Amino acid sequence: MSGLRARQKADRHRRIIEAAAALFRDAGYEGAKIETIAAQAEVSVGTIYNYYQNKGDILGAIVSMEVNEVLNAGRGVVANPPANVGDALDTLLGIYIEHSLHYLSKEMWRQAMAISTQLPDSPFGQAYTALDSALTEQIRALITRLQALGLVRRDIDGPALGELIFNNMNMMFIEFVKREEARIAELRTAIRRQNRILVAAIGV
Amino acid sequence: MSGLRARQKADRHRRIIEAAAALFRDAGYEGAKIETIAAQAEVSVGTIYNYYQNKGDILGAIVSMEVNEVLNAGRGVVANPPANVGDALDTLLGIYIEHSLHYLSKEMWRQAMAISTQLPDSPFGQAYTALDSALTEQIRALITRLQALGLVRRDIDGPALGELIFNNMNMMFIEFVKREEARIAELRTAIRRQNRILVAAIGV
DNA sequence: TTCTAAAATTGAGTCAATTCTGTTTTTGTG
DNA sequence: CACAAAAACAGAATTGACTCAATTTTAGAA
Repeated sequence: MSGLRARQKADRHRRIIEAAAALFRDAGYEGAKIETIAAQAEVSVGTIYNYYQNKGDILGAIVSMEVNEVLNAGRGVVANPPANVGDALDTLLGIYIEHSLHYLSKEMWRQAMAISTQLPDSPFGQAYTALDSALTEQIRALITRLQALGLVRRDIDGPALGELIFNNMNMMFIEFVKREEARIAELRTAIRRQNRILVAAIGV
Repeated sequence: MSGLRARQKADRHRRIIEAAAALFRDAGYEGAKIETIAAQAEVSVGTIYNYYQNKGDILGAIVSMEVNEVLNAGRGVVANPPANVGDALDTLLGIYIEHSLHYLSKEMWRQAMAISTQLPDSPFGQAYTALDSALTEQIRALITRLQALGLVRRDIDGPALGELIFNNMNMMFIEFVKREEARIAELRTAIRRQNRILVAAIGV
């Protein structure tokens, strides 16, 4: 069943994503016209809508790649965390934050976040929620790991704590991408300061 | 200077907001056409754009009213908080959450949040950020109050804690409005569970 | 009251996302 | 190698937010 049709399909998907990614970077999300993406990818406008439900879903495909990379990078930290609760958290969240602007500009993040709240039931909306859940799970996994290592009290409510830490980081990140002049270093400092309160509370 | 012109202006503002609020409720934000809002308000499309920069700003005006009411209601709690850290927090956040769907449907919240991240520099984008800040400040004020009452340790980093609590609640609220079937009672329970960790850490 | 400049209103026109319908390409079968 | 059905494509048509040049209304001076 991997006939001509399937190959052409995969190829067109790739061409559309590549054209869109380039244009989003150059012209911004709003500035990138579907017509232009279509021309660049050498397909028609109608075809793009055959592959993606709407403009947001194209961006969504790009965002998903980015976040999956971050999740992968995070696995290493969970497997081998620094032997100190504060550093462990800082390292994991640091990976999320430092990677974040690798492929995606702040404007692209803003658009992606906006679409995911605007259309939570669209393919991308659901995917984005799933990605958030995966990040939350990874933070929870780190906490479980730290508990196993005897660095975090056993009687701490791990799931609730993981969600709390993720939610705070995520909200800080949203505010960060909303302000074009905001710097990553300051974002990390602010989150560290907030987490210090938690670290003090959960350490053995 | 409160001549005819000023009165007509105020009256048109009111008519536009009323027409929009009704339509947003009935047809949803996306479903409400500017043309229809204009007809209902008995002004032309152009006039609406003379009063508001874009469709989002009309929704913004409605959201601002709602949040300002919530801020007012919160003042009472800050002035006279329950004599127990957990209850004090729960009461204040409870007011925010319980009021939230008074005038605004979940869809309207989703749109408002989306617009505020999409266009952070538009009038509404800036207003929304200011409202978030005001809520954060109010939570911080509660913490300061509880510290003054000797219910919260003096050496706790109040500003960071207030932001942490607000960010977590806000993110939980965002997830809540994204799921049409989510219930307020469950949202509050989940937030209480998260805050329990903090309450344990900051109580005297 | 009459007139003029400033302020506000109007609605037809523009622009870009999305939809729709007819056409072309691919596939599998006889 | 035909051929019919299914899948995918193309691009013109639609839709709805937003703009703008022309017109109308108001304020205040003479």
